Amino acid sequence: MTVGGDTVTEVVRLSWKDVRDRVHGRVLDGTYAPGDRLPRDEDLAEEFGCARSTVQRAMQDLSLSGIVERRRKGGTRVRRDPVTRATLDIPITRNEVENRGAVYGYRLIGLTTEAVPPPVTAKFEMAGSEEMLRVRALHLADGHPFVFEDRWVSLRTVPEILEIDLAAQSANEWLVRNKPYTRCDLRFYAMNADAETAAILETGEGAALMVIERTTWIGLDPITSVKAVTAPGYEILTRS
Amino acid sequence: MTVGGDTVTEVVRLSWKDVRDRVHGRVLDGTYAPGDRLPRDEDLAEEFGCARSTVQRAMQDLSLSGIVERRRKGGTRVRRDPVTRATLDIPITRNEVENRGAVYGYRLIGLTTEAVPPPVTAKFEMAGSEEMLRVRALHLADGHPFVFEDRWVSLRTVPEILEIDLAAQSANEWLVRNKPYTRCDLRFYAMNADAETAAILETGEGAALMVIERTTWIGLDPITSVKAVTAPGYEILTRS
DNA sequence: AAGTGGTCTAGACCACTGA
DNA sequence: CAGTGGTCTAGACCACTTG
Repeated sequence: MTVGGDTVTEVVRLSWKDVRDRVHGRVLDGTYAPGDRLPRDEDLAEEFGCARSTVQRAMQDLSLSGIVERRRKGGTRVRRDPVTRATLDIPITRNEVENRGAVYGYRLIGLTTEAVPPPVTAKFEMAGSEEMLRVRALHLADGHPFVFEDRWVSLRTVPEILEIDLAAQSANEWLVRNKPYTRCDLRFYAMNADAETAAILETGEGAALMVIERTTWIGLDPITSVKAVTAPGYEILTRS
Repeated sequence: MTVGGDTVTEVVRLSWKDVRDRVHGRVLDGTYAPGDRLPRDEDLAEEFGCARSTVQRAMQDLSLSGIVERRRKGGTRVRRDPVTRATLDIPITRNEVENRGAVYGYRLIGLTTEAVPPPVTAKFEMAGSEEMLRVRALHLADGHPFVFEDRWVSLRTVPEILEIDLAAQSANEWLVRNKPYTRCDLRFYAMNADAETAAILETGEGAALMVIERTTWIGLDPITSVKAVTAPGYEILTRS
């Protein structure tokens, strides 16, 4: 170490983010190529002059980001197929409307008990069919249609739903606030508005609409499956 | 501790997942209501009989899941607005096609250098305009149109792109494999096919199509912005 | 200024899983 | 069965942020 000289060798304390970025840099510049096995955490720790747990923290992050894959005994490898990984937040529809500075509105359209049709049993991955509560409702923003939801709620898993006044409170809101889930499948696609949907959303037949389908379970028991058809112009953004 | 008796008090070793689940349970059953402040990590550690770092690991996970919010000095609080948080993987288009068991194909449609129009400068959050490489290309699955991409690549940030044979290798593939980014914005929406897009994707005018827009930067420098229009029937699924 | 979460360390043991 | 990642601990210090 030379103070006032040219090179100053300093004992730098590396944070786990530093380690992550340096390892990531090596993946990007080809030092570690796709499919390659990286050194063991312990060796990296020695190289970087930090504790193994610091390397572990860094590698955990790279693993979560989809950069590397880790296995006990198998070691750490650079993923062969790079992916863009993003996190999506889907809020309660009321909050989504209010966050846009609009006034939230809600209208119950239909409430029936029906046997679940095959397309929905498939989403739940159920063997046979059963009776479920079907809730059809419209969410509004400043009085304009915003999202139309067609929802099935399992009466076996969530019998309490029958005691909720679904004309006053949306099933969306009640379920998200009261029924935790352990599994959630999401599906996004575009569809042309059919006559009925167009009428409900006050748009033209054939308009391109974004659809969000969400199915949740608690353990293996189905909770709800909802097809939310959004009004034209709806966008999904990933959080920064 | 009574072996062979009724109650056996065992010194159980809690894992961070156990701690996470127990705290999560308290959020769900209302012990900790939305907006409430939770006990400090240290107090929870004492209560659960584990190290503070174990509680820290658990809370970090709950924080990532959007269940609680943590701030130094401010403590840990239950989020007021529950969200459904999901992780999306967007693979390279080639892999997406091949993972469906189809044969991947690629066709370069247009390659020009143009001044970036306002809608695209907005996506990049650029002050003025500049010349960029515009690449228009079609990805095919088993010979059928799969995704049409209209892409802008910054010649200032990525001059090497000019040396790549974009008729042989898609910009998608080359960029994902070679140009790391530090920021990625994603946007999804539905649009009706216009005449040109319908022709390219071999579908009818007005068909509902899912659009994926992705813009990436390295630091503050723009890399690329792409509008990927998918063929009818395209879906986005969250990984389990 | 003080309280609380964030990180680092060194060491130990556990739990997968590939050879 | 042996190698590697995963987790836990106890303690220390740091960094942010709020009262």
